[in-house]
Amino acid sequence: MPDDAAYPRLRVEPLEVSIGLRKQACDAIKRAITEMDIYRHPGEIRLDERQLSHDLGVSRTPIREALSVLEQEGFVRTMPRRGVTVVRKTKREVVEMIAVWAALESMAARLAAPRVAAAEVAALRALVDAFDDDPSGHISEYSHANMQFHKAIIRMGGIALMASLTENLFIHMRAVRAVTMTQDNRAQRSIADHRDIIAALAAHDADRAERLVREHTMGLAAHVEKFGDFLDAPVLADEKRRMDA
Amino acid sequence: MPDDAAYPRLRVEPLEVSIGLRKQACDAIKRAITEMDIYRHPGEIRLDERQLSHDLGVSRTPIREALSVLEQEGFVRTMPRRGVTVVRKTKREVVEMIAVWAALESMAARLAAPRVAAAEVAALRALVDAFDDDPSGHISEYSHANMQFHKAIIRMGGIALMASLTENLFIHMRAVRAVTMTQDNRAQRSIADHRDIIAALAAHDADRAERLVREHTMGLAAHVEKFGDFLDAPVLADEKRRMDA
DNA sequence: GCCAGCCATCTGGCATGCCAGATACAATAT
DNA sequence: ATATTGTATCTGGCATGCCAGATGGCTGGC
Repeated sequence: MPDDAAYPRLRVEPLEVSIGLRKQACDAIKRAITEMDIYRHPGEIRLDERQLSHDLGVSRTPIREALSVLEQEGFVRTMPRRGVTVVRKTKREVVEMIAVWAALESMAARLAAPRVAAAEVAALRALVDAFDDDPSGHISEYSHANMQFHKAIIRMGGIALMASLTENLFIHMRAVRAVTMTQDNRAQRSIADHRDIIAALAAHDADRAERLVREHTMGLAAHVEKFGDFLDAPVLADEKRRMDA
Repeated sequence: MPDDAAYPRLRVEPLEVSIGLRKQACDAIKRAITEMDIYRHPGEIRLDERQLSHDLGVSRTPIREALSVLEQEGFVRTMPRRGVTVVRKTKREVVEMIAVWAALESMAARLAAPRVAAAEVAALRALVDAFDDDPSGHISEYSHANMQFHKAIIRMGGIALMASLTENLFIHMRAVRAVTMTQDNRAQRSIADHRDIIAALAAHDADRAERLVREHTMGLAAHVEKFGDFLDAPVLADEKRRMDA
């Protein structure tokens, strides 16, 4: 088995054997859920195994497994013999997600501070400098850059598990962010906070970086706590009837 | 529909319709994995859908769904057409889990400190006073009480999401804890740390409680980083052969 | 007109069967 | 004897079918 053979060998990837229908279905459904602004939709959003299996062109089995995964990730909820519905996070749940996020990212910042490289600082700065103190009108782009900023800090912490844990948290909050961002000049204040965080990281000040990240994110939690009632509000005809029963 | 009827009504639960074979299978397999000390076992531990379905007396479908859940929770790993195996966490992964745990519990301590009740402090004290500075010989019981202590702090933080996230982390570390606990007098030092943490909580000192919890848990992380090589060690015949290929 | 009870139908849970990828072993050629 | 290749078999992926619980509308009795 000469790996340094005289004649060249084709360099091919191990090839991903179609990646499995389960994961494909899972991704497809997750994207569909993410793209639909679930907090605008009034009634409960139901998913039908048979419908999905027909639309995606596969049998019910991979669909069921995909839904099972999505249920664990908190995107859907299945009531036995009653159907599968897209979950709408309550205000309470959103606040909790933000608190968890704050805990993880602040720890990541603490771990990153002592050994952050100049290039990483520059990358962070680029993310905030792109919006020169005026993110109004570019809310969508800024929201994306904002997420990239926080993801970058978590990555810099060096704990891969944090990245995978926060992945779904960010997806869940996508819809929430879009709303809160426009309220109370949060976007502009956010930029100022980010600059402070970058400064603390550049100075390798772990305590300060940790505190700033925590206060910044917990500030969002407090904001949602105050103004996030729209999350619980959409108790409309269909759901109200069920609550009365 | 008089809900204040004169004659008393039986107060019965909505009844869990057999809880579903999927969850039952999931719990059964998870418990089996947890109870087996996977780090003592040398070779890779394989699970066979058909074998499990026969042993548990159900068909393969609920087994597959259960395994799918367990895979997401990080207990097993399934290689397409190659089989399902129990995962053995690497040292790196264990250290990361501890770091995440530290992040969450320290945040929980911070949130709990300002509003912790005397009764809760007493409950914590009871957990550490049960082992009067001498946990030697009661390692198993102390390990359990230790876990209860940390779970209690997380619960006191009031973020339910933290409790559910750390649930699986603690299960994963069960086997690791049993080993590290006996090394380096960690158990006794642990008790001292716990007393300090309780004092900080009782004094409603959020900053101090946060720091003590974080340093205590990150200390475990550092310890595993130093002495946890046994986690990666068991690369035996079967796996070695595969690595060479 | 109203309400209870019945039934058509919808929906997910589970069982089963087939298929293709992967592996191990043996047979064969060199 | 060794390397290669053919094959039996193991294992998970997927499709399909049946079943029971849940729902909602319809009908008959009051």
